Amino acid sequence: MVTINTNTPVDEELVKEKEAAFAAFIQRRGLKTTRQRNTIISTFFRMRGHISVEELLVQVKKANPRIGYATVYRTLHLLVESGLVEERRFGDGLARYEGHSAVEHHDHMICLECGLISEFYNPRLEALQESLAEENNFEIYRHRLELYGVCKDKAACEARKQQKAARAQGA
Amino acid sequence: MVTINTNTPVDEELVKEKEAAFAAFIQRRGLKTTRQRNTIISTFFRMRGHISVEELLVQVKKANPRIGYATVYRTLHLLVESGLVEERRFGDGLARYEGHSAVEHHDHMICLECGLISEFYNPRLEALQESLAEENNFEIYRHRLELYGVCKDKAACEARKQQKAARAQGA
DNA sequence: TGGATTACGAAAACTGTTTTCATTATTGAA
DNA sequence: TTCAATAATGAAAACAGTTTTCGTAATCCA
Repeated sequence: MVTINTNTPVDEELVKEKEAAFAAFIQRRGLKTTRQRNTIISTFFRMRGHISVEELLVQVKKANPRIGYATVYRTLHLLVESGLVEERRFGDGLARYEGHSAVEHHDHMICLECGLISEFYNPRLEALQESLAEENNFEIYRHRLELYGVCKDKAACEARKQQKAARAQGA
Repeated sequence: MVTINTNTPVDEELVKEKEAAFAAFIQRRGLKTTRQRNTIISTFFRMRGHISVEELLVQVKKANPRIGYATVYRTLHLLVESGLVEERRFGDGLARYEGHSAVEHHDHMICLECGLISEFYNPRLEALQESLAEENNFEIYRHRLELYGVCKDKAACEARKQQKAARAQGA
């Protein structure tokens, strides 16, 4: 299994590339480059993990408090349309957006205690799915696999939980 | 792979069993048996597939037009709490409920053309997931796997699509 | 630099779901 | 049975997350 490390610092090179790709998309579509969109995407691409609109808005407001959530929503839709970002839903009712990923496709493990979302990729799993689809006369475009459970490392899990509670307190 | 057949008629015996199980649950909880709840659950258990609140309400209203959606929502929650029904979300924003299933756990294949939702189960897939979780020091409580794509049998797929369109027209 | 066009922000609208509240039904005990 | 006590109902309001509207402001190309 490939477990995807999400604790390394964000690669500035890659961010710049993504920003350029988005700028190209905007141009191709005949849309306009705006200060707000730039703020939103550069904030987004420098954040890690599975980001909710709320979380993004908080960061964006630090750079420019006048930016409203309508613009954040609109920009996220554009990011999704551009193919640079994926929208995901993990059943808590809110959309989460994901931009940086070491590998293209991956699945998720979600800890129900501390909320940690780990990414992983396994070719055997992919192959097995393909063969099942084949058997069923079905052609897969995409799939979603989520494992819900708990971390076995209780100490680390508890620490994350505390940290999360503290952050919620502060907000 | 086990592909689960969802075209066989609903087994009356099984429905009666589920109704009895729900009645027992109601009693155990100290809740009351009502005409509305009986209508809703017996309608639900006689429907097949992955039923949305809307779809259920339509059927329920045929038996008793005075039943409102608040009661349908409330009853579905009770069904979920009783363990007789599972709630699922396939990303179109609405909850779907599933009561009858030949096997306990199963995964889904969803056709993006005709909307067909097929259920399947494969022990190798389950085992592989367990081993991946093990590797990652994670304990799985439950999981969700959904394959999105299209039916390879274009004729059957198209027929279902037509049928669906006709039904939407009629409603 | 002008003028067409697109984007913005605030607020209203929307969707699916949950809650409230006054009224009605069910229940177990007398 | 009848009587409270309690739970359930239905209509409407509230709710959360998201999308749309609308008047104003910014962008961009000629």
